[in-house]
Amino acid sequence: MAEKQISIRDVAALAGVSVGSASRVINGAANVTPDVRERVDRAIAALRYRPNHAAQSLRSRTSKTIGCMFSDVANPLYARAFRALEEHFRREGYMLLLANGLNDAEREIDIIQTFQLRGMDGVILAPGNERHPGVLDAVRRLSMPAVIYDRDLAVDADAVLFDHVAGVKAAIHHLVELGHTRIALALWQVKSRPVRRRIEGYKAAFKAAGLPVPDLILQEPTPTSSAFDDVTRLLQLPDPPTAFLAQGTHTLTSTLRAIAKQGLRVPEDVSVIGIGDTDFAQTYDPPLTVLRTPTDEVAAHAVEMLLSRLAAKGDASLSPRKALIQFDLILRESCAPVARH
Amino acid sequence: MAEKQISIRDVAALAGVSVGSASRVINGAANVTPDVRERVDRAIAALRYRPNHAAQSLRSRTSKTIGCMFSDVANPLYARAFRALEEHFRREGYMLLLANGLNDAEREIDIIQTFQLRGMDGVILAPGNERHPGVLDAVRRLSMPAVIYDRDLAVDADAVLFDHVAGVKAAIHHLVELGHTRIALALWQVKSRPVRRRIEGYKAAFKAAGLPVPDLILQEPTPTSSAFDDVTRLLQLPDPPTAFLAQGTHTLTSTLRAIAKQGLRVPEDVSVIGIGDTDFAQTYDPPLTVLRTPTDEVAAHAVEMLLSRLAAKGDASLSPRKALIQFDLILRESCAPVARH
DNA sequence: CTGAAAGCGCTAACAC
DNA sequence: GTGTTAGCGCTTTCAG
Repeated sequence: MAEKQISIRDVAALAGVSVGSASRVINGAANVTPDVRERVDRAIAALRYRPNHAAQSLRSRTSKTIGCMFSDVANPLYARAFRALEEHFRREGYMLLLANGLNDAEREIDIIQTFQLRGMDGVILAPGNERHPGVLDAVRRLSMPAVIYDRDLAVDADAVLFDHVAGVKAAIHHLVELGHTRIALALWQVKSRPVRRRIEGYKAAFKAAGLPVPDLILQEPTPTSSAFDDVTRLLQLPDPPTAFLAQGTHTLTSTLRAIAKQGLRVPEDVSVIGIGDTDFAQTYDPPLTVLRTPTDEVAAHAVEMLLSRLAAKGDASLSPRKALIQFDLILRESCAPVARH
Repeated sequence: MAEKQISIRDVAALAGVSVGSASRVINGAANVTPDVRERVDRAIAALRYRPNHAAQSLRSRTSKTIGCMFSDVANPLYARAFRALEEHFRREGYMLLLANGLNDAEREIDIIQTFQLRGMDGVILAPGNERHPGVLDAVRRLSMPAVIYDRDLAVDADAVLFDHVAGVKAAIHHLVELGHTRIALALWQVKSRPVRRRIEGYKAAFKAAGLPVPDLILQEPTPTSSAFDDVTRLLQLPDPPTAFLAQGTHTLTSTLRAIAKQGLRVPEDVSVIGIGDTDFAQTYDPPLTVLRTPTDEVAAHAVEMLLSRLAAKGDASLSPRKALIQFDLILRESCAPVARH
């Protein structure tokens, strides 16, 4: 267990070279004689030498670590995002520190500060509190590159943003084409970028279609409440919605339950489109039409943004870049022409 | 942005004390005069000083970081486990490095070695490959305390293990009490501890009840296949199962879909118990009876094990401890007495 | 291309 | 109780 740590000195000694040369070999520097390189490599293997990460960090001022803060990985959409990010960063030798902000401003501030403190090489942030002065301040104070993940944060940082407006418009358009006009939008309580933009897209879609915007936007009143009651109420209206656009996992599930409970069928009686693709949406009966975010593309963007800034050594001349990611409307079997009766 | 880094030297200088004293104040050492403490604190505040984490790690040989390797955070059960672990470790000032092993041995080995390399203070591991020599070797080589998360690994490490046998027995017992004997068990493909133990518990339960063990264990053949076809086949048998015990998220979902597709109702025609509690199980119609693991208790155990070893400074005299965690059978509405016809 | 030497910022002995 | 000092293990000038 406690075999004393082998240092680069031991390697250099065994290889009969200087510490400097050993370091060059380890870091794959160009100017090294094949002979030296081989002797060092042999010594490394013989001693089972592994460089000390803390020392490398201290000296080189890079930690090869990226900090990620999402609201909650228990949300499958964030879990997927994390997976994709991990995949890309792994290839470049980075590891990920993950922290859940839980939409709690104090906690978010604390996490951001800790990332700073621990010298992350970069961070990916999705704070729930987009206008909280403390959060903004913490982000602004960051000395490493940051990528904001689908949030409207008034800071000078790169961002990957989903084009919710276009996505929702496409979904509504699809439903309108099928003859629907009474289309409800079921959202989660929190009023962060995704929710705000979806509402915006919803209104824009109806205007674009020359239709009045229906009063059918649902927002769950508390974090623990579900859309179930609201959807039920809507369905009992004299002129009930014939289609639903429902976000996420929890809201979508509640919406579907409420529909089933009213004895209505999808898609014969009610059409449904989910926002965000999950196992659930794919395996539901019927499989659900959804707006899907290209997880891998998103991760690729975020990683590229971070790495290029890292390569630029913090050269502040690069102005902030925003990647606007489009949703794909994945047609499955949960939408049908409106039933006229 | 690039305000030059403030060091403990600057703090000491401003406070008019030595770096040693400054360090003591920062680390909350006992023997410091209130006067010195105050001056240092004031200097820290004035300079907005933040200690350099890499330097602290290098010198103190602790990183205040825990490595977590699960199969896949996209599995909501692991996501919850992570959340709970984060909660406990946060309080103690630790952050978590998360990596997904994806049941790939090479990847798992690489992750474990990286944890070692980066000097994690402790690790929590759930490798999918429990008997892979390389994985075992990597775990054995670890110089920091490890907690094995519900895996049967032949290593000298602490472990948190779920009592699947007792859990499944309780579930089967419940169904037997309701008159069921044709009870199927739907599992995922991978043959790691949870799956093996559940099969064991299944058989034990029938033996304990004095009943023959039915030939109704389903294992999905490939990672991408679903239990759907197998469940469908079973339901079309002349003597179909009247109850299902289905694990996880994916398997459970497929099982329910197959049941619905056959025009059968839960619980009137078929009773269902899930293994693992999720939003899905709670919001399904009807809400599902499940075997639930006390996530928070599990995390508390794991954290306690790790921290106590850390406190013992690697004193190897503590023999490995195993915590056996019991499932709770949460009764909801998916089980009913067997329908006799 | 290689070696020597100077620290990165901090903590932990050890004197005082 | 406080100051001094010696490194932790590594990378990175800077000579040669």
